Amino acid sequence: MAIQLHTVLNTEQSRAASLIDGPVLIIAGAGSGKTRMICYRMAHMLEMGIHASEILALTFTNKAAAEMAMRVKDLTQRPVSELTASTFHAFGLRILREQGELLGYTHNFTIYDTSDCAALLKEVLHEEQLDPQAHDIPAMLHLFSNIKIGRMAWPSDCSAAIKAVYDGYQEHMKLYNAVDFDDLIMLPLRLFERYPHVLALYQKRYTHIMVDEFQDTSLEQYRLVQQLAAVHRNLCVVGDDDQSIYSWRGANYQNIILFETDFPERIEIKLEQNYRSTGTILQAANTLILHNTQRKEKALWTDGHSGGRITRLYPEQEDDEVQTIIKEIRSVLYARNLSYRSFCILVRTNHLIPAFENGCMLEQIPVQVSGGQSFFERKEVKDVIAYLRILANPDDDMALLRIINTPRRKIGRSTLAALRSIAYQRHCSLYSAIGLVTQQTDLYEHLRKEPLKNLYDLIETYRSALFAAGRKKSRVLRALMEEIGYKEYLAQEYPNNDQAVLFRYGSIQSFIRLFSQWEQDGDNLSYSVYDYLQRLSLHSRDQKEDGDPIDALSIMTIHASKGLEFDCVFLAGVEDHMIPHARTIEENPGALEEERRLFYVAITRAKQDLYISTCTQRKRNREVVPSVPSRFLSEIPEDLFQEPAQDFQLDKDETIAAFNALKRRLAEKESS
DNA sequence: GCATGATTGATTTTT
DNA sequence: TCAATCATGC
Repeated sequence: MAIQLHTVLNTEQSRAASLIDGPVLIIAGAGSGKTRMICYRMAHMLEMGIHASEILALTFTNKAAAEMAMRVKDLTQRPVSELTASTFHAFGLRILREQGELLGYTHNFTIYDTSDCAALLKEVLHEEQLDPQAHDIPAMLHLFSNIKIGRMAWPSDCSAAIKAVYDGYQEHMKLYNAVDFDDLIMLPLRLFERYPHVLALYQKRYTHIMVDEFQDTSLEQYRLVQQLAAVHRNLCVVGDDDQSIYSWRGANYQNIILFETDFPERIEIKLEQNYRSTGTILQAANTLILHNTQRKEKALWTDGHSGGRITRLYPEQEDDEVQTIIKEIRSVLYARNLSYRSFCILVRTNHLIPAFENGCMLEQIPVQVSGGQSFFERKEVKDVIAYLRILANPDDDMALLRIINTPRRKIGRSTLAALRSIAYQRHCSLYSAIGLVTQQTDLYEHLRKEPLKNLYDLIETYRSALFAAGRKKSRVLRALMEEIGYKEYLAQEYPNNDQAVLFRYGSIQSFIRLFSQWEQDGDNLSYSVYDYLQRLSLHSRDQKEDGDPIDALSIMTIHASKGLEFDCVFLAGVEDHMIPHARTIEENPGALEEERRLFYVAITRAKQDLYISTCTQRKRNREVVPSVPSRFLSEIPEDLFQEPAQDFQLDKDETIAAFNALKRRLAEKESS
């Protein structure tokens, strides 16, 4: 059955969805039904006879990509396994898997995440006789990233030593057969540049390309799609310059201008009608964003209600803020008969999250936290992953360093130093150095070879076992964890804390279970360890694996909330050093506009009610200092705000109403 | 030479 | 609050 676009979409949306040939630029404001439109557009393409394998849809997060594929499937009632809906990084990975050998990468390459890169950088600093503590590692990584991607030239005051560190870093990556996130974009670009036939292959394969969240693409990401679309010119980009919040990661909303130059025949469509929020919330968002100077003109409007005012809360301190917000959520929940999933607490920085998480746990409120420390970032989980990594790619030094003495196997500082210097001289990985040391009986006699040999044999044994295991690799991993006595190691690390030991070993078991589920999944045509590990490094910060929707209150950073919506949104910590973030604007005063966009994104997540909480004082570096409200609040008209109700006591009628609502909910639960 | 316990220092956002 | 580093003991 054909989809009648104009019956399900508004005029602009329908126009955007039906223009499938030629370049199209869609400026889509927050809550303008952008995702819906994109999905209809893809469904329309399929109906027009374009094959799913010819469509490439790129987005920013794995979650968004997965959702897109699912919605298209629902709309068309067809399988979408051949549709490519992925993040830029996952797409880059795919190209590299298919063609990376041309650049000298073997199929078992490892993807280094930020913490791996930081660890490597420290290693290289040591190697170059520099003190890692004297250097700002994240800042250096950021600089290296800019250099690598060609966004920046070396600053004139940059020492030769730093440049040597950069070279060392690059050399090590190649030696380990490892790539970082930048490489996932840059290496495909290099492939296209050096091997025009490879570019032609992909140009032919993907005849229709769409990019969502275009304002968050980097220059390099744009170049990637621009090249792919250069011949057929069927490129549709969708974005909102007001929601560009990733410039620190290279996002450049001026790509919109580049697109306009590269595709002068483009058609431009603006989606400004908002289907999400009340008039009050939109008015707040519109007036706030007007303070930014560089933007495409647009204003959100709604034909719905103006809704209630924005409530401001003034708790005294963090713990007070947690209590105040939880109390408010409870009372709104019962008064309005909502469920927890209608609520969201948004914060600027990750470290505010645990306080809310714990507070909710104590109050028995189910929570869903994204951001913060994820399952895959727990120490013990990283340890198992490191074991798996070293089996997959023994040259992965960062993985080896993680497990070389975990559990303790009497390989200490001086042995390690010796190994490092051998690896350095021989231009080989640490693992090769270990192999060398253990095999040369007459050399390196001052080293304690026994533990090294044991480790080397262990890895070799399990390596061959792993590759002989087919779809039963998780058993090999489980056996390995048992053989090395990881549980005993935990017991030793956390003496007289059995709970911690159980909890942490539980994580290990959960991880092995996840791995096992993945490899047994019949839909997985490729079930190699490399696939799993590479997937893991791109997905690790995502939501939990199983998608059963639980009714829980969401807690997350503003960045993580992009694209989501909630009935009631609580913005916590809206203070002048948090948002705008003091350190951010100190480093780069121009970032003020981005902080404002961030606040704009936060406000526009709310459908019905918006609460803004500002503590009067906050703990900073163990000292309690007074906090003042964010300057952005003064950019929103006063009359859109209301002060909180005098106290949170419900009056008699409200109490009865709440009680009845509760009864109703219980009855509903019973019957379902 | 390695393991262990004490001290210190540090916190923006994420693929 | 937690992790990485340092100094000391075995």
